[in-house]
Amino acid sequence: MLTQAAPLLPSRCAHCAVRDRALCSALSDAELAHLADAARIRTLAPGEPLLFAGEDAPLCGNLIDGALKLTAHTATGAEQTVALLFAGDFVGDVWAGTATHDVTAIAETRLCLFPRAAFADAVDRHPLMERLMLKRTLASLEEARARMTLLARGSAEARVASLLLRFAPAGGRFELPISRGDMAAALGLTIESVSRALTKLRADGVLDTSGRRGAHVPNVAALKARAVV
Amino acid sequence: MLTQAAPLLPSRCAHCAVRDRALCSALSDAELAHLADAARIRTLAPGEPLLFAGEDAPLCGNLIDGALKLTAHTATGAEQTVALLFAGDFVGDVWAGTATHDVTAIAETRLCLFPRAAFADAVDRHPLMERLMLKRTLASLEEARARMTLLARGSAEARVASLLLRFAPAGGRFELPISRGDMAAALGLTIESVSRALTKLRADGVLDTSGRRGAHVPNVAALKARAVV
DNA sequence: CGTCTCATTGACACGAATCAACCATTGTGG
DNA sequence: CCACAATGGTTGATTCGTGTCAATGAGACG
Repeated sequence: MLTQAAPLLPSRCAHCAVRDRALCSALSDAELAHLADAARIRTLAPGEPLLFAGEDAPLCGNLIDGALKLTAHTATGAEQTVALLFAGDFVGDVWAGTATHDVTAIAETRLCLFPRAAFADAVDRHPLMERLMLKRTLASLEEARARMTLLARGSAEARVASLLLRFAPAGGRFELPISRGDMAAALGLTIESVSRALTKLRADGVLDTSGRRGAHVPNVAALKARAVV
Repeated sequence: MLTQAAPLLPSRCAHCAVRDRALCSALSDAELAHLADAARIRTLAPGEPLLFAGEDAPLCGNLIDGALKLTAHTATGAEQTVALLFAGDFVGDVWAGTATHDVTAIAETRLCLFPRAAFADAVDRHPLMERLMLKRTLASLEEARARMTLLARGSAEARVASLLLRFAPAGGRFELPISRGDMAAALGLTIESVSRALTKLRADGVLDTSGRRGAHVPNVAALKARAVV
């Protein structure tokens, strides 16, 4: 058997925080080394856009840390967030030519980006990666459908409680990663309604807030009870 | 080269109305013949359930004709339809052990069902089929996200108009496949709100209705204008 | 310290849910 | 064949929640 020198895995991959969570986790070190040639790390500041809906989207990739929002715009100009992405999530359209949504950072965010063609090639060559992508997409679909129910039926309070649980599933003290306006856009509410819902949760002892971003959930169960539709 | 007698494609596959639209379209006749051994045709009456959320779901398959709804139930007992499936659509969870939603026929419906394991096996063996499944799932995800915006922001009239467009994308005369109650469940509204929205569309000349199920859209453009959020 | 942005609070309007009555269609048994 | 319930749909009156408009308050930053 002819041994071939395996390309060396770059250290940025070996030490990558999401090596075992992103789509790359379906690849062996040797396989990843090949794809890694095409990768480029990019950092986004909060509010900085990555892609615009309708424009050509030559890139896709994995979220290393931070958070992104995918947004659509209604005919009346209102912004609706259709998904939030966090560390390990995949962003971009591998086969579609143009981006289907605006993609914007909502926190200091690091991404590992690939040219679409390079990533499509990797998916073609690695069935395990394609399978993982399929399962992730199915999970995203489930999540979208759950959110659909929340948005179609849930009260303002339930929507806000549900979002808080996404930020701090275990409760305790944490930072709100996004502004009231972003929360409103994600929940299909107005800033005022979000603010009132937070005030009510605070009044009911389910939530503590300090300043704009500080938050504390003393009792997760109570918050979960508020999140039910 | 050793030729091997290809299994014969059953005529129910050769003449299948969705042979070129369902996931099977990724398979050659010979490949399909193998999978077809495991297939079983089943007919559902309107209102008849196929799967229940949380229960073991040993089946999956393709919709030949008719229509299914996928529904979730809120804690308060309200039903929310999260997806409508039509001819050619795939139903069921290939890898998940239990159904994630209730699946119910909303019209006389024919299905081509497979044991989950048999279908999973076919996906394993046929990369083209897996790729098609991935692309379909991505499309479903887009659809779910679009619906999310509609449900989060759209008025009752916009929601109803949007649903009518799904039933008759080109306008003209057609039959409403589902009851007011089903429409309400799909749109996150009450029956009364659906009825009032239909009445308003009728009053505005965008829609004609006759009896419970008869409908006529004389001007699609006008209806589309009402469907915008 | 002043200004700018973001968040909160209040007053009011509007739209959908709710509660309730009525109407239309379908189906059943006398 | 008709009387009569049963089901599904429409319409009306009212309530409740969220949007809207407007004013005020609180941090962040120069």
